Amino acid sequence: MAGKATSFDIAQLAGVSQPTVSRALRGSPTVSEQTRLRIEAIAQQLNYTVDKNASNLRLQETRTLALLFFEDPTPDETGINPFFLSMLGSITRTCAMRGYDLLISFQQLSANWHVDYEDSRKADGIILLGYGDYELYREKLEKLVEQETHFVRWGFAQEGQPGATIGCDNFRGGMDAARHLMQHGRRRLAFLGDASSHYPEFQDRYRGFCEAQGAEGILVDPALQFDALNSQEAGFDAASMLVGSGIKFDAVFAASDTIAIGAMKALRERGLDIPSDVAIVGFDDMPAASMTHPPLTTIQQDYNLAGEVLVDSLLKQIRNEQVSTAVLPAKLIVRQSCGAH
Amino acid sequence: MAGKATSFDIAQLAGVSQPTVSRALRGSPTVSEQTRLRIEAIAQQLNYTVDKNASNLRLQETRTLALLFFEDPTPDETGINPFFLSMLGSITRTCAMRGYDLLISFQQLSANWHVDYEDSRKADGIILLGYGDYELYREKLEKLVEQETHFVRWGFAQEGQPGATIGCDNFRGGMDAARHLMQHGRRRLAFLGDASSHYPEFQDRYRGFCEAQGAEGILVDPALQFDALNSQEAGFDAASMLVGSGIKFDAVFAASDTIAIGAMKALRERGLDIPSDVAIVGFDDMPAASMTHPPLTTIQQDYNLAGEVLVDSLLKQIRNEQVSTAVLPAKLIVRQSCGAH
DNA sequence: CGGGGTCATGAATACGTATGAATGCAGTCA
DNA sequence: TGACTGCATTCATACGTATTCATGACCCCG
Repeated sequence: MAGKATSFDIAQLAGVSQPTVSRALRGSPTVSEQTRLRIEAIAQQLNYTVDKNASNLRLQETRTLALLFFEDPTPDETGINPFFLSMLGSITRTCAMRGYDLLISFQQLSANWHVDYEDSRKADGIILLGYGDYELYREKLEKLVEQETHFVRWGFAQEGQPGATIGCDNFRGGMDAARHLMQHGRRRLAFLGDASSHYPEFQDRYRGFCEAQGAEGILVDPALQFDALNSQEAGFDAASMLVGSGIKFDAVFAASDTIAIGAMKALRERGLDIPSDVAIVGFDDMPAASMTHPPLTTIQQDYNLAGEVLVDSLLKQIRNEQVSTAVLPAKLIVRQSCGAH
Repeated sequence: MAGKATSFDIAQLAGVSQPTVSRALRGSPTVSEQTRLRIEAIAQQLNYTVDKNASNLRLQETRTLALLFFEDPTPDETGINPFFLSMLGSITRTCAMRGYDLLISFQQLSANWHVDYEDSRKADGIILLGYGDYELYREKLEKLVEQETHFVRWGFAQEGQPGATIGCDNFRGGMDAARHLMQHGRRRLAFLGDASSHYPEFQDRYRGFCEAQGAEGILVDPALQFDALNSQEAGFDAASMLVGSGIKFDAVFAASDTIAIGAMKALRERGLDIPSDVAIVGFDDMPAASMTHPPLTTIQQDYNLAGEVLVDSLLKQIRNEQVSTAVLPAKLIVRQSCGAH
């Protein structure tokens, strides 16, 4: 047999028409038990599988979701942010459980991704993943809404944003970090992380961090905030500047574990002990966090839950059910870098 | 306009026939400049994109690759092996650069994945990723070859295997690990890692490890090998048994970084210092390896290169070029856990 | 014995695109 | 003028599946 078997080939061998084959294999009750079994046997023997393209074309659905990954603003060539990578794993698994395929694609924020996926019927819906300045792609999101494309976004959730967004409670996470440090007697808390627009999540973490201190009557010193993009190098540099500035501090809250890891290295190289001289708390709970020395206290984003919620919200939308923006809890994971033990 | 725009809609607006639209948008030289521009303008205005299903059906190609992920034999629910996750990142990026989409799917080794992807024309070729006993799926690979499905596999490369396999030089990696330890005066080298069939790669690493010792006149003591699946817990347990057995040893070669990390924890809890009492070398160079304390000396598998080679071999195959099994170099990364510094 | 009903199947068609073959049209040259 | 050329476009069709509608066989009952 040249090429792949089609439903016509089966029909011919079974002595029936092609529609009967289609019906039989989809389990239509209008086809008799007897012929169904015969057709199924032949199909199996020919290694027949439904041609997805033809089927999708006919049915106008793909049972596929697209995951669009935005390149990190960090000009870091070593790969994808580990946190998102973990999330990707969980999304993949959830899709598998729900019977959907997952199409993955790597995108520049600036590219034309917003017209490409659902329109071209490669997927029934889109998941958007990645850091990035929201204003840079607000227009594209609005276009997606206008086109009635199904999509969910992971990230900073804000009132009035187009479409559904799932994010973690960055504000509360920031509060928890600051509170925890204060509970253990720290008073001069530094923040390492970009507070400008590259990472809206980071801003939110910083706001929570400040709020918690304010509640304790501490006036946050802006000189204790140092910009850092999301990389170990940036964390290292920011911590170096912090030490170099001569400002007094006894704790560091890093906007991500990646930054925290870089910062720990810098602090240690300057002869500071963690946690006795400086307590440190990160954010994300990426796999490497428990491997650092000392193990990193951090705010956990539950990527397994996040992946599930993203996929399920999207599927709801596809079924035309109402979907709302959701904020997932962030959880303090106490290890040793904060000096709590 | 109800629903998405089709080439017929454009044709009508432009006052031409549908085939002309198709040709114009594909850049056929038989369409006059003037009409092409007109058609392009209308297409843009309507947000038109080619329906991939229809197009694929017609062209019989998808410009999509499928990545099949095998569930790790480890009953570890926390997710996908970090090394493969890194590889996934690199494959995603390479596909993007080559203009292909990537379809990801999570599979049980035992499932019917071998008839599903290329046959159903969801993809032009398949990448197989994951540990696993080769014999468990040899039949399926043979079937793939028989069906003339394009595929590449990551893993242990062996003569006479069906299809193309890309792997890293596990044997040499094992040799290098043993040599390095011996060069620093260690003589009683233990191996932690399953030497049975779950991970053929591990076996190969163990063989190289033994070979190198043999070359130095050391007779390898089988009592120094302890089984461990690929998880931190297994590494912890194996190292505990090693210490508990009372056998003398001054170094550990772990079959993976994950195992090494678990083992380091166990060794330290038993009061052994790394590296002064026990030197340790891992395998993979996963992102967490440089974060451990002390930083883990390991054998690096270059996942960026690996992803590229996998994708490119597959694309070659799709273009009907000959593809051969390839072995990528493994590189010793010296940090501090081996006592070399 | 014929009308009505049930059941299994076949015929016709649509999904949207891409391409070989056919057509029409203008211009060229003998 | 008429055959020929080259070009731009249209016609017809195929890719493989799934569904609506039509058909025919069979049975039941009056």
